[in-house]
Amino acid sequence: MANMLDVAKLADVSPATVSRVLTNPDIVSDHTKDKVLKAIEELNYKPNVLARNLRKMENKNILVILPDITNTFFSQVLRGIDQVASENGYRVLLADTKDELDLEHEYLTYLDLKIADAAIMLTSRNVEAIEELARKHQIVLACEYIKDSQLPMVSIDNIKSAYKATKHLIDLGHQKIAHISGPMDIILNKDRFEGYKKALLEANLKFNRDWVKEGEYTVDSGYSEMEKLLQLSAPPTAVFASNDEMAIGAIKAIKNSNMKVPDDIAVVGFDDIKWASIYEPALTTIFQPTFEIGKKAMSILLKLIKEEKEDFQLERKVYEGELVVRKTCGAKNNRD
Amino acid sequence: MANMLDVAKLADVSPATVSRVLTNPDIVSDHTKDKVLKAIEELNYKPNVLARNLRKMENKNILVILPDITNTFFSQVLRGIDQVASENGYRVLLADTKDELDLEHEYLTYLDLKIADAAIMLTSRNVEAIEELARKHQIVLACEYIKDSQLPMVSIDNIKSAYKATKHLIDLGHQKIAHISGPMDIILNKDRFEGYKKALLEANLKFNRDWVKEGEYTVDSGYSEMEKLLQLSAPPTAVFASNDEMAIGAIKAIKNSNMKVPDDIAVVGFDDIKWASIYEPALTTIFQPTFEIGKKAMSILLKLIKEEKEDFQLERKVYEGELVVRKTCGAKNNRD
DNA sequence: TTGTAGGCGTTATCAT
DNA sequence: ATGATAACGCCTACAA
Repeated sequence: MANMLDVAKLADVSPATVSRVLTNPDIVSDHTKDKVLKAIEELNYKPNVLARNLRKMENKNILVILPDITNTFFSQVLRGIDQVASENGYRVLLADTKDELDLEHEYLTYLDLKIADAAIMLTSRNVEAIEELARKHQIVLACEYIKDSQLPMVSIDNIKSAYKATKHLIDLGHQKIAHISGPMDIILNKDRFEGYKKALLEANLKFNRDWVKEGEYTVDSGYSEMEKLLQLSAPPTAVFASNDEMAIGAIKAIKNSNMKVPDDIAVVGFDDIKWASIYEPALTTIFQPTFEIGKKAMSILLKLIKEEKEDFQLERKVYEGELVVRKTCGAKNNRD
Repeated sequence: MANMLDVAKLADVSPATVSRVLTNPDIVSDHTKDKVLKAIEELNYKPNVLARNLRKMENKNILVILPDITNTFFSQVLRGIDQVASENGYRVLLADTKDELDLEHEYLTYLDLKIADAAIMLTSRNVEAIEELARKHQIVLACEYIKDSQLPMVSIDNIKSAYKATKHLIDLGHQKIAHISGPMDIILNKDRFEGYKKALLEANLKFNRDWVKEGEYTVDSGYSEMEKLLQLSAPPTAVFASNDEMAIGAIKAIKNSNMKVPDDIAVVGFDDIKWASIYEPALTTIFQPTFEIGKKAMSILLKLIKEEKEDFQLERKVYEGELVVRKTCGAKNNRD
């Protein structure tokens, strides 16, 4: 395969000029540019990105570390990242941790190895490792974040959103509201739990520890946690689940007990994944602007890369989660 | 950041030896190895992959071109690819075409530019471009394939699978079976249509052009095509859809017409995506071994990379699609 | 506007 | 078993 020197010879110019035609055409005279372009064409020359990478000490790859590529929630974020990345000549290097801590750790080493120029983390469990790395590399956290950290971050206000979800149930007249949380080692779920409690407190409803169950983000876990809730001597009349999968699992458990949603028990989810509106009954849930989050995360990352700036405290964006009312919540009359 | 020369100096050896310790430790004596390792440790040296890439003229990136990252069907394939890739020191460079032909084309240029070493195509519309590229690069087609092409390929037998799906409906007593196809410019959908016709023919059922509608793979398109089917003077009693999304859209349309699935109309989907079993009624569909397909595609690609072989005609694998019977098909009594 | 030349950090070849 | 040296192909001062 022809290289730059071959092109230079054929066009009777120096390699430097060929390089200029490729990366900075404006500073080359039209005449030489034509010659070079012709030679490029004739030799079917393609620049060798590997060489360019070494020379420029960058490879335009953005590492995106995410916990589960199977989750459509993340694929929307990915789309947002990808869009802004492409527009700016960057590419996405996919790193699916499958929720394995070790993998997250391994992917993180890509930065030092220069396998990627910078990273967006959609999961962030290795807190110390990330903070350490962020001193030398550009890293943006999205969706998930690190408590008490000043790292650049994009997410929604989980506390407030969970509050909204719970408040919605309270406004509908529910007094016995359960919560199926996600794994509590993830800060998001702590926040959502907190928002739930806050709404309860504000409405002077008693907080019942029995009504809080910890699930694993899956339909199955939503199902089994709901089953436990139903077996309580005083079962709840409404449930707020920390994600849509678990909410749907809960609905299935309710149906399976010959009860109806929303007539007997109301359910609210979280995330508004694609299938939340397709499932029947269509799920009332909290919409996260996933595409926007992805775009914003990548935009911030670009800014960091360009400016090499240290004071990224300001590079944070918190969106509002929006309550999307569909069919899984009904009014509760006060008979019981 | 320290480089190999720094390490060499500190350890008092040549750079070549440091390189050997890193890539071929066995041929270095224990004593020198220790020295080098200690120096690496002390300097916190990390090899520069950019330099290695140039020198070896490869970057261990596998380009995976897929039509829609939002589709969980593909994310399972991705997982399979990723697993085998990781095990062999390769990484996945994600290329989501969003079904845009231009983007597919652009991503394909990555091969010549050496942005990726080889590619797996989960979509293949640019037929000539791909065949052309495959002469110089290693490319494996997965799921989708190219008609009359000898390129390495992994997929299921779509004709046979569609035949199975349709046959299932016939065996249940259905005689008026409609088909909602996917976009007909995709060979998969032609195949599935063919399997459908074959089953009809074999059972001496008449093929009715009015009962075949072309959808766009989405829930919404399944819904609207089904609505058209329901408005027919002689509506079908069963529908075979070319993917699960459309099947679910069809079910929604049926429900919306105050009819029941499977009592009034039976539905079969295709793919067995995650949500096929979660949706209610749980969808009867064709299971594709997506994870296996991904693994196999990557395995074949590795073989091609290693052997640089030309005769990849043999590198093809066709899996069986499996009918998964759930709740959307019922027996049709012969009253009507 | 264009050319010259050095070097990015590694690995492979050839000696020793 | 180890060292010296020459690439890999490109970009970018600096010089002309």
